[in-house]
Amino acid sequence: MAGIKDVARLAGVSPATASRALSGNGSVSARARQAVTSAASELGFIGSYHASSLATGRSRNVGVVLPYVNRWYFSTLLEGANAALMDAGYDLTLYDFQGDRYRETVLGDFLLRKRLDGVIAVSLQLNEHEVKQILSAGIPVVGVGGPLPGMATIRTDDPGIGRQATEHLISLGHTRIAHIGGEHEVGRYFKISTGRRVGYEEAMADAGLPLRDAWSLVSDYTLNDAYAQAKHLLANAAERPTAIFAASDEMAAGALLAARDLGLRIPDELSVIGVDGHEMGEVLGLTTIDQFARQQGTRAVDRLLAQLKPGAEPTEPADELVQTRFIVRSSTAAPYIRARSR
Amino acid sequence: MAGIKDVARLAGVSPATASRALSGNGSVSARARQAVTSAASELGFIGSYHASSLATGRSRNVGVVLPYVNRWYFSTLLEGANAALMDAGYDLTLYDFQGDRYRETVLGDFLLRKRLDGVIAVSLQLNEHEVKQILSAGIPVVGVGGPLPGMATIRTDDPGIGRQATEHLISLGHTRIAHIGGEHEVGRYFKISTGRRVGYEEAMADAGLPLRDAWSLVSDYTLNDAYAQAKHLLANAAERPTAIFAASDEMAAGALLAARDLGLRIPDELSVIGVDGHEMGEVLGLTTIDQFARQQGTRAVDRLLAQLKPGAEPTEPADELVQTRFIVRSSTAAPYIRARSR
DNA sequence: CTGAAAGCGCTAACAT
DNA sequence: ATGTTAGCGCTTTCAG
Repeated sequence: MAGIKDVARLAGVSPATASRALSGNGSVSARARQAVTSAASELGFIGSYHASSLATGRSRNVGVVLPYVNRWYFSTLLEGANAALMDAGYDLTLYDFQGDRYRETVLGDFLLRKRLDGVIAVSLQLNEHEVKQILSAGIPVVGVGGPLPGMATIRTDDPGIGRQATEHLISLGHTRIAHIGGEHEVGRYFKISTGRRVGYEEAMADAGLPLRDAWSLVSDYTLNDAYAQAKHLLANAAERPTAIFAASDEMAAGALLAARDLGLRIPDELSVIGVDGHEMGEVLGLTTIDQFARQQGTRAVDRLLAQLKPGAEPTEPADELVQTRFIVRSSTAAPYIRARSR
Repeated sequence: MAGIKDVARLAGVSPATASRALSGNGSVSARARQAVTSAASELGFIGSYHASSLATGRSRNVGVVLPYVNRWYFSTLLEGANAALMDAGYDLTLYDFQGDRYRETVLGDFLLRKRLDGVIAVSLQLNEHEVKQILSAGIPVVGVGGPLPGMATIRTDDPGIGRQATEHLISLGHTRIAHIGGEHEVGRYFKISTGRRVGYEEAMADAGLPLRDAWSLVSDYTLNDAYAQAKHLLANAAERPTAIFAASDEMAAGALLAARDLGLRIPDELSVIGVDGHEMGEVLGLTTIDQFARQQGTRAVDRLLAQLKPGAEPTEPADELVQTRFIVRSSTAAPYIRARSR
């Protein structure tokens, strides 16, 4: 393994100059730079990551913390973050809580080992102690989707999304509208968009429409669970809503499949709207609100790296809203019964 | 930031003893160990990752290289690998090629920085030069699903899977069987289970059944693309196959949705079988061959960590086949036409 | 069992 | 612009 000393010797300069030439920090004559780079490539020199991290205190490595890698929103956001980090020459260390299985481990042991320049925390709910612990460890953090007091965050306007989706259905003439969303309280762990449910409830109330307990479903955000819940919801013709607003596209897909299995025609007998912009929605004809998950990832990285730039500390930990886009497809339309009775 | 010297001082021992007590390497008196541990916790001491990595040459960090994080197989495998690594106290550095966008960057710059104890490479096709480069860097590698000559690998028996799926359809009485699978040649980058296509072709040939070019579809493994291809395939009633074997569940789902949109009844007018064990298959009633993606991830980690144990070098780089399980659901049955004509 | 001392490989003052 | 010198914080021979 060739070290920087070998490179320096071969180039006929000191290790310090070799380091400067290779890193671009400090000024080096063109001649020396040339000699160093060619010596380096001749020896196949690759700098030791740990040695340089130890010396500089920075590791060009950021951690991404999330609850489930294999769910669409998280893996798509992760892909975006990965791309932005690659482009900037950073490594990405992944911490997948797998629900809350590894939550304590990650927060306690891993995150604090001074090996990360920063952290992107997705849908993570921290208690006061944890916030204090991380802030006092001096690790820059950007939170996505989760409310992290005192930290920079980016998130969607969930009540706004819930309201927009619901109002879309109302404007089509629906009055019997159900919602499938996240849990009201997910312990102290993750806060998954109960904001969307709030928006739904507000829009219904504003329109003077009834909220029924039976139409307010709590799911774990998986397609399968939403399928089961929707099937139960839709089974009874008398109690059946004419529209469903699902808090994610995967759940909306579950509802769509349940409706199909019950022989209900979409959108005549049931309208369905989701949230995400999942590619699958194209094929399903799913009306949705795209939340640009990939861009959330790249944006989070951009903000984190901005914090890491030398002399960029004093920025206020701002809370940034990300853009969304309404995409109308064929899964939503005016309710059939109403059209008929006209 | 308390360092190990501070701990040592507080405990009234030397840094060397403190290090031994904390790491468990070398022998330390019970008294000293006690003094050190309590001093450490009193100071909230957390060892510096880079310093210890530099000194020991090991980083408790493994890299996972894969082509697409946000595809089911990869993210599920990743979840398994993450769990196994967490349990063993290792960090996971993620390298997502995003197709081949970051392939060169990762292989050239990132992997060789001596910061990883080992690498798990999923569906990665390396050329000779690259294999040599990595082996000579001395990084232990476990390959999953990709043929990596000279390296330890674990993979499914893809021709066997293709054969089993096809024979299932044949045994039900199908003779007009189409296949949707990966590309024949994906450049020098990834080799995605063309083995399944081989198994399909062999099974058809063995049964004396015709192979038609129009029934051998090449897809990019996404639901949307498979949907489009299946729709085209199924549009012409005269040329229509009675069964489709898709090389993944997501593609099978695409075929299912295409069939539905064409008004074809499943399984009467079309049987569909996939590969994966995707959760979505439960709701779709999809017959499939489960390849236990999550376990592939944990198994890969187990084998890699075994290589990393001190004094475990001399193991042959074995090629290990992983188990699969056939799951029959409602998407496959005897062809309708045949049943009628009996 | 314990301490002293010499690094791991690179970088950042500080001189020149 | 370049070289010299001191570390970064921990681990590990080597003595004792």
